[in-house]
Amino acid sequence: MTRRNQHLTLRDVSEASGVSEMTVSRVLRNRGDVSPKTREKVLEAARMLGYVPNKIAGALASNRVNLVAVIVPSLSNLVFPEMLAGVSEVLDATDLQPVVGATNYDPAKEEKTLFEMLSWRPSGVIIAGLEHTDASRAMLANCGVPVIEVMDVDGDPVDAAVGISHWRAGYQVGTEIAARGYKRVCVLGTKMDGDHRARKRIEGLERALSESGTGIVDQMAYSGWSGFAKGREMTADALKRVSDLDFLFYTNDLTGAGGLLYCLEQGLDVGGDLGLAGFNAFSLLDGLPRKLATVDSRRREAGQLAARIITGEQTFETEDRRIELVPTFLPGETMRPRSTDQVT
Amino acid sequence: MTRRNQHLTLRDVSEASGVSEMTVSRVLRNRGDVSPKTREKVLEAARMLGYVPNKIAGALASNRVNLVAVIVPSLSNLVFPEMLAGVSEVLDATDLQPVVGATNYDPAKEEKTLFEMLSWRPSGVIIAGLEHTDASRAMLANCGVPVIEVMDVDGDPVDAAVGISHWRAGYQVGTEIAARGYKRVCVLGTKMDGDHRARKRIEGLERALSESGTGIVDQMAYSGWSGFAKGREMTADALKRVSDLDFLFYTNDLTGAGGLLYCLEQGLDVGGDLGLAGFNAFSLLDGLPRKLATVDSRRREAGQLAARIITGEQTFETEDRRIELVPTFLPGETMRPRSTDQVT
DNA sequence: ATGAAAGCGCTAACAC
DNA sequence: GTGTTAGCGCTTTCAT
Repeated sequence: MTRRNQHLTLRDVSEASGVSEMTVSRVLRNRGDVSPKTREKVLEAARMLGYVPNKIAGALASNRVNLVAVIVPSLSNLVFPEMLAGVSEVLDATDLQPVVGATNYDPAKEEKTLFEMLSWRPSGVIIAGLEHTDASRAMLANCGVPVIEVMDVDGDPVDAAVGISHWRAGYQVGTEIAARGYKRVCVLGTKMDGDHRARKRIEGLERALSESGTGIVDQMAYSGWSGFAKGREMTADALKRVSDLDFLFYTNDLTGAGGLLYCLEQGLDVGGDLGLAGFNAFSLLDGLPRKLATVDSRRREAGQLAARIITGEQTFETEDRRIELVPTFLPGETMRPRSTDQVT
Repeated sequence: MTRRNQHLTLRDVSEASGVSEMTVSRVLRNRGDVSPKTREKVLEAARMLGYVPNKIAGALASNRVNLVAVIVPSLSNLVFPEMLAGVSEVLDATDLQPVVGATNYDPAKEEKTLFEMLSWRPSGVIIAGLEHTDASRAMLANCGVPVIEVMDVDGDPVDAAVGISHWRAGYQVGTEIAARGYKRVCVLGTKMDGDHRARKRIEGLERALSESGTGIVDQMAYSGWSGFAKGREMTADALKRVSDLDFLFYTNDLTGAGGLLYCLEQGLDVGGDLGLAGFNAFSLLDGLPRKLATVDSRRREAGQLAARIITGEQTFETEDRRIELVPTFLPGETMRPRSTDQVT
């Protein structure tokens, strides 16, 4: 019981191999010149003992941390794991490691998580969205490492931003709806203060519709979990409450899919008199009875680019450190053809 | 330019507040008695300066790290975020923080991730599954903190395990299938060496069926992404390749849902002559045209309990540090009633 | 190619 | 209630 804790230290490896701590350190980090012989001895000793280096001490001494903080509202909404997959893909080729924190769409929790993560002095921060508390923005501005706000570019980034414009994505959907002659549009979203991206989509949609002389006829927001069931409920309610609706826009593919299933069961003319569209283009939904109109929000690419900014592979030439990705509108089979495409 | 890096230190706060570093440290950690006056001064100074403590130094000095390593195969398969949600729920009430790593179902990557995470000296490890490389097991056995293997109990845990028995879950489904008079069962899974839980479910199913005098007639495994489309394809193939199938077991609800949609479109007698079942009970799928038979794998509870073992709220009385959760079989509407329930 | 000494920013332990 | 001292396990720097 002479040891303060149960972990092995460099010193143990040093003693076991008969090589100085310093040289052991060099071997274990592949730094500096070490003779193959010494190298072998050290590696053997480390392996035998089961030595696991103490990154805490290493980080303190070297002032270098190979962690990248990634902060997202939720892991249960697939868009975030998908963005994360993009981040991992890129970081896997480096010695950087993502560390994920979830905020439950709560700005206060975001602030806390951010503080917590920054106190580990990560080499970069990737954070979803552009809306943060003042304190969070201050921390991000002063943390001294690259900060990439992802999945949205509608606003002023603290440092850099990568993602689509949800406002413009909504606007585009609105344009497509109008171009196809739909007049009475209902928006079905989930009630979630923290979901700024959904709000921006709706605002863009509204603008496009009003520019084309129509507007949003009704809007419903339900709280709780997004899923098929919620989509069904909302759809049934909407169709009952408002007469003559001819288009339903769901802020999310999952509720959209539920609505689609409901409308098909009701025998409604989906893709004809009644149009439907969701958002996000979840590939797991490929294979619905009818392909739902949607928009690919390019979250994986956003994650990749954010990671590349941190690794330095991606740079900016201008003052404006934003990369706006272009969302792809996918009409699927739930909207009638554009009027100009129609045969007369 | 006298400072080595751009971060503020305790010393800066100490100087700004005219209080010793030690007392500043006490205030910032709420430890020991500090007069309200001093306390206020320190907090004010820290806030003004925007001080973010350096946990690296703190952890090194105190030999305490408030991180819990959570290692999962993937974040894109919803079962893992759901388990994680259970972990977070419990840890949120403490000062512990989950740190998530994904392995892509690759034992070598798992080993690497584990090594990386252990080198940060976390206060506990939660890791999915009981199958690991020898080196991983050795690291887990020697890391000196609680190790909880979650979402499976079919095997020998290094330290503790929480989850359902996938073998028994499969066995139960098999029993239900047999009890309902289905005779020609096909299993549709995804080809994934690392998915031991799916394998165990199939083995349990097979046993139950063979005990009831039948067996698995055919088995298909497709690689790639689980989703509706995959379920459709596999289902179409299976029904074409093998004649007289009367039951399809999907190792996963998503492919199951795709299969369900396909079968309904084909006008097959789903829930009657043709039975279907998935696995996991994803609530986002509530609202399919017909409720798919499935099994709740209780991953959220597994996460909660694992976290409670680490916090010390959950303890064991016996030698066997395993908690076996009981999966709930949900017959849904895609299996005919048990023969004994049938009206004659 | 290898080693010795200093110190990273904080906290434990002890003094006052 | 507050301050002082030593040192956590590594890496940096400089010497050899």
